[in-house]
Amino acid sequence: MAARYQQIAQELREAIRQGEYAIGTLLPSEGELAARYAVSRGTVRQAVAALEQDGSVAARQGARRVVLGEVPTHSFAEMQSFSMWATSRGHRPGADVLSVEVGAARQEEADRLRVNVGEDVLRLQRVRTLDDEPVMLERSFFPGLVAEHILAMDLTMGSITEQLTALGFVHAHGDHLIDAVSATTLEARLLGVRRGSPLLRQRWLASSPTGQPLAWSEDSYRHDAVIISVRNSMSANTLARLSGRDTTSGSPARG
Amino acid sequence: MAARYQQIAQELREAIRQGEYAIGTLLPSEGELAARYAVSRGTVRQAVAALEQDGSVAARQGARRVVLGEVPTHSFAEMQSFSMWATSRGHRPGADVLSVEVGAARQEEADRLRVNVGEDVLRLQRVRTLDDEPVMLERSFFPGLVAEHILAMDLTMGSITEQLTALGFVHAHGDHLIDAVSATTLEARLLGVRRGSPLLRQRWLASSPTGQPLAWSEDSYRHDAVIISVRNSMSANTLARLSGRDTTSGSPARG
DNA sequence: CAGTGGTCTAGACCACTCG
DNA sequence: GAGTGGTCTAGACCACTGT
Repeated sequence: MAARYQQIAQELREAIRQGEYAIGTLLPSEGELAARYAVSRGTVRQAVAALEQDGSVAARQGARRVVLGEVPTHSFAEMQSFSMWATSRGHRPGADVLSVEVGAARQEEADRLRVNVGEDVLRLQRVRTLDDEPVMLERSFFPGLVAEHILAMDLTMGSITEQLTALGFVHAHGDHLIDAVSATTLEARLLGVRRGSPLLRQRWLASSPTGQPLAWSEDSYRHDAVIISVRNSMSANTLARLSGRDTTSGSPARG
Repeated sequence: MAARYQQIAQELREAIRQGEYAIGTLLPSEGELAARYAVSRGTVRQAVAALEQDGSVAARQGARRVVLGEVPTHSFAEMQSFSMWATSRGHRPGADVLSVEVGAARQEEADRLRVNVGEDVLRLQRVRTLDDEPVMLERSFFPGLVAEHILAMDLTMGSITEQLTALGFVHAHGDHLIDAVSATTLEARLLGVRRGSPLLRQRWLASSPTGQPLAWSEDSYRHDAVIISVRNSMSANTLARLSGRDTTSGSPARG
């Protein structure tokens, strides 16, 4: 089913996990791997490129690749969906709907979702829970394109992202802005924390394979509920540090 | 100097920035680009792969690539160094040294920096300023390997990262843990905010091309000073959401 | 210096999108 | 069905690492 290079990449990941290639040791050369798997060197390079992307091996021209270590695998879908994330970690996700409405897009919503001002957008506010404990306040905005489908869903459980995917609206890209904010009186009450308590805010735009925005959301987490992990490297950096004053009300990369 | 595919990638980025390829439109096919630049299709694929990595174009099998938009370019070095970041944004970076000491590694430090308990580590605490205004509190830890070099530096200005690089200690990988915390009384005083005020905390490990840890740092930013931006996609995800209680005192991916 | 990864070529076939 | 991107091959040369 999967491509040969993906199979090889998976076998190498497994071998690292099993300790067959210990941390700090060298991977076999491309030539050796090509012979072992009976593929061309190009295919081997595709496989090891995937591991470099993961961050589990490092390459330097002229020297064999170094095994950096096993990397906790998080699927893209898990990052986009609170429900899938919670479930995969053994928790029971839930949602209390605070409000849901369809209305005319305001300027900022239009910018984010790349629709025209005045077109229909769906606004949804929910308190998200883990094992019935409130941990996150979610303010989501959807373009008219997907609004009717969402209105037909049970919003108190299950993943909107997952259900949209089943309908053919695949989430392929994500842009995230992460900062810290103070809980307002309302937010504090909904999350069961004190007013002014720190919240980790993650504002993100999800888009389809063609770049069409599918959802914009502002998620404010209780500071003790979540930590965000990011890996980067010289050859693959998608991480940036923005000035607070410049961009607090600005747009994300593709907003 | 640079590889041909990198030159082509740069020209394509420039063309997108100039609006030659508008957002939402299609990129020329690989064949057309190969003819235009007089290179093989393989080289074109390396070039457009770089743009996909940036997140500025999206690929789907069977259809031409879609232009997603111009992406703000942040070098890896800019992410690793407060000084370089500040300078590139037109601000004047500074540092007040609170303490600097060499001591025997405790368990947690040893785990992070991959040294043995009891070996020398360098501990450094600084208040980082932007145009003389305090914005970040930094607690850094360095392995003995680089300690003597750092002790010889002027720690009130300039970039440790940059100076280490000049000495051959290249920062090639980064692991970041991002969360929100409350300012303690001390932190509040040093940063000029109220006690309990939200801080955006970024804990990160930098390692060399061979995976050798070079620095571990806990950086706590005034919440109004910084926003972190991350992009990910189905094909390239380095972003994860961790449970707060599980990992508050835990290690990063390769810690 | 030998070994290894980085780049590039030319050609082939398959899987998918779209009119 | 034509066009396009995804995969794979076989071979070549260069740049760099390590001894």
